[in-house]
Amino acid sequence: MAKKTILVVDDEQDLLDLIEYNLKKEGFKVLKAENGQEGIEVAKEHKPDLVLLDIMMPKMDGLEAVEIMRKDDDLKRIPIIFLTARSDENTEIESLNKGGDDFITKPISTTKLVSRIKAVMRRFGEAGDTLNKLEVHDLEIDKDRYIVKRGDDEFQLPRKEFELLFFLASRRGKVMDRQTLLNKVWGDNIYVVDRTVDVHVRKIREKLGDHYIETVKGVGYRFKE
Amino acid sequence: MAKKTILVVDDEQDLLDLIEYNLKKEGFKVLKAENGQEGIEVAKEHKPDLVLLDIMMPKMDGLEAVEIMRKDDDLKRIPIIFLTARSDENTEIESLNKGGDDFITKPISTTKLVSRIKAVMRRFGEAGDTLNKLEVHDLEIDKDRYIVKRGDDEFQLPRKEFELLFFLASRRGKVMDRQTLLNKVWGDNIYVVDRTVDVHVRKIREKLGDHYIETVKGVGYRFKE
DNA sequence: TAAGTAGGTAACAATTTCTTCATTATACAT
DNA sequence: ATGTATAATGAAGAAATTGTTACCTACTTA
Repeated sequence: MAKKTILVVDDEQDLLDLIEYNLKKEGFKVLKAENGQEGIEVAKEHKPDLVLLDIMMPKMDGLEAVEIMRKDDDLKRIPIIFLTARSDENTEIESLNKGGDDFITKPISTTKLVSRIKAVMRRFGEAGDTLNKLEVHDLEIDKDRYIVKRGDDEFQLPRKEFELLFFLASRRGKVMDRQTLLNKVWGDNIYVVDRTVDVHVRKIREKLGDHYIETVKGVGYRFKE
Repeated sequence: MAKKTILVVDDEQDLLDLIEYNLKKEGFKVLKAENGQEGIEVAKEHKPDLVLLDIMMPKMDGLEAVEIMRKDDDLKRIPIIFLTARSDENTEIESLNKGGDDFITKPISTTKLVSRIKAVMRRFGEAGDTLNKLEVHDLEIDKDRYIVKRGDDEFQLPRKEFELLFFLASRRGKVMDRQTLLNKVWGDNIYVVDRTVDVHVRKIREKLGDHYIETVKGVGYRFKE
């Protein structure tokens, strides 16, 4: 599965760095922001998979930020874990009612933080609004079944071909360069020659016809709009 | 759907009553127990659909109770949500690792409690564990009797083989990877090599023919649509 | 206790998939 | 139109994955 992105919002720079260090070590991608307002901007731009949100911050505090996020269609389904120094019951209840998904009091142990994050992600992940079925042109690309259908024909593509097709198709119209494709489909620390992508594209075309994936010379490939 | 039963295990009588009140209001049937040992007895007798389990309790604490439940064939697939007091960090981590399906820290808002319960149930419910008799293709897979029929032929598969077949068949078409199969069929914190799945698949194919379970290389297995 | 059953592991053979590389074709700029 | 960079193609070998068999252990039953 692709690397999960976590946005950490806290005004204490030191804590921010510490958390970043630990989360990266666990294989997460980390974004940072120093107050609620900035946090929301970053969230809007990058759509993280989870937000760690400090409650007490200058400019815009965590509770306000949540309220805004929960009203935003793009952000309202992102899970939020609160961080706070106060271990004060009222705040806790309040924050959970406002729509937080969990609550952690500082000081924070790394292990605890990570297990909480994983637990919350699992909770959301399985409720799942991950899109596993694409319908584009006359194709139906079903990731649950690892099958591509066109009318009554079914194509069983090998894994890499399927995943490449799925990735391109889920970003219809957008040109993806080879390196990006390798990173997203093959994985981040894999080393293969980027021409490998060409070969897989060719195989997909061989099976499905060459009118789905377009070549953009000098740039990469694109799934036809 | 029939009324779902929830077993609540906690040594604080007040909290027990409060939770009972709220869950009943939501239409659940509620069972109560005051310690782990009692909890397990009740669970064995009534097979609840979900267990809410306090971690700190006299006699037998929640962690012990889970370990026992996860080893009991009748109980190991019942979802468990832990209740923990905020103060106790270490047990929290431990509980996640022991294979709870969620955890909730006290105090918690009622709404949150109910929505978590529903979420976990949905997660497990989708599995179609309610249905005990599947008819797929020319097979009739009967979980009450652990027997597979095809026409007049009856096949008596060993337990694991049967459960694997049943699980795959109840998710017809969907590719399941080995790890998921192990988690769902063998149990959450069982340690076996994932290739074990292959061997069981082979045995099933040997008995029923190899046109039911399909291999998706690099991904997992799938029951033929 | 022996024999039988079930479940798990390990080894290696069989197969499929992936990657690379050399060659040929194509698009694009000048 | 021509040269150059880039992509398509074909084919071989490497790598990865699965199938298959044999064997081990634990447990049950005669």
